[in-house]
Amino acid sequence: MNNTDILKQILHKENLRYTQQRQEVWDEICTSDKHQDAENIYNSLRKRQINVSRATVYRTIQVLVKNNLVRRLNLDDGRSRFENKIGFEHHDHIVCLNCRKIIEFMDETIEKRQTRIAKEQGFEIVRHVHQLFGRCLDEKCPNK
Amino acid sequence: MNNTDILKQILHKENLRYTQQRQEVWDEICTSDKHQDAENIYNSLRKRQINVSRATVYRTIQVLVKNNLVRRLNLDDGRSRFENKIGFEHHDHIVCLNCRKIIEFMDETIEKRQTRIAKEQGFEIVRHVHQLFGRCLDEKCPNK
DNA sequence: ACTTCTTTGAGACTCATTCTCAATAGTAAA
DNA sequence: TTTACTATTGAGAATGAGTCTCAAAGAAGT
Repeated sequence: MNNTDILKQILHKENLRYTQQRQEVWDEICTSDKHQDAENIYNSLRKRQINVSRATVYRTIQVLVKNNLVRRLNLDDGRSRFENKIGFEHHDHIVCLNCRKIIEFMDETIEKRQTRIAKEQGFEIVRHVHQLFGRCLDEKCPNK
Repeated sequence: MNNTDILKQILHKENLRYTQQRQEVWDEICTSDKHQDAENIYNSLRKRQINVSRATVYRTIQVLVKNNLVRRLNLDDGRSRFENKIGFEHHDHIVCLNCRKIIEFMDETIEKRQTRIAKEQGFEIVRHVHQLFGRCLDEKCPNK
């Protein structure tokens, strides 16, 4: 099933209509660089002559997040970023505090341990946030 | 060294004056329930007839966070929460999505693995966020 | 007390996001 | 293939946590 069909399916499930704007927002998130914020998505669409309003971008993202097509990332800088979940394995993030470079990581041992820890405390995990903030050794990083 | 002396020390280090308002904000964070937001702290102080403005609460918290007396928590609900770090071991959080109950956890294995993973990717970790969101089994939880 | 510098409080401002509502556009039935 | 109904959209207003401004009040040294 391709991305358009997935979108149509969840819109149908939510009793929402399939519209050009919703398709365009979803396309932008699927094809653009990862970890874009709403303003970026809005600007990219406008640059491509696509008529869409900020309100529609935000409203569409909400639907996509609710239905697990998109993950919302909160990287402690005051705005949400979004990444396509379809066709990508679960992962968490390492963020450089200097150059904002974002690296993905995934560790099966950590995943299992956090599930067990939560269960021991009487919780069933629905989602988790695991972010490592630090400084990278990238030559282009303004990290002295 | 008691909490007042710690405050005086960091204010001195930062070339800031020791004032009643700063002491009161720090006191409130030390003695109140954990994980209060700024508005809560402000209201608690006002209720106790303590004259302090919202601006001063926010400004004081910034100094406390910068100097590691206080940790800022972002629990994805749009406002920061704060906890006293003095005299408490490092820990992360499990949050109930229904009743907002917050449990602390700490796992040495996870801590070590995340440090190693970051190092392998060329990062030196400065801080991390690890939060497990789920549903608790508490009887009082409105979790059906 | 005088001078200088810092802090405070009130409210204006910011900025991401959400809301409002009139106009527009899907959709299903006729 | 138009009608009738309902959902969606866009523009801009509203929201809300947090920050900034600036005049008045307060500390600290001389």
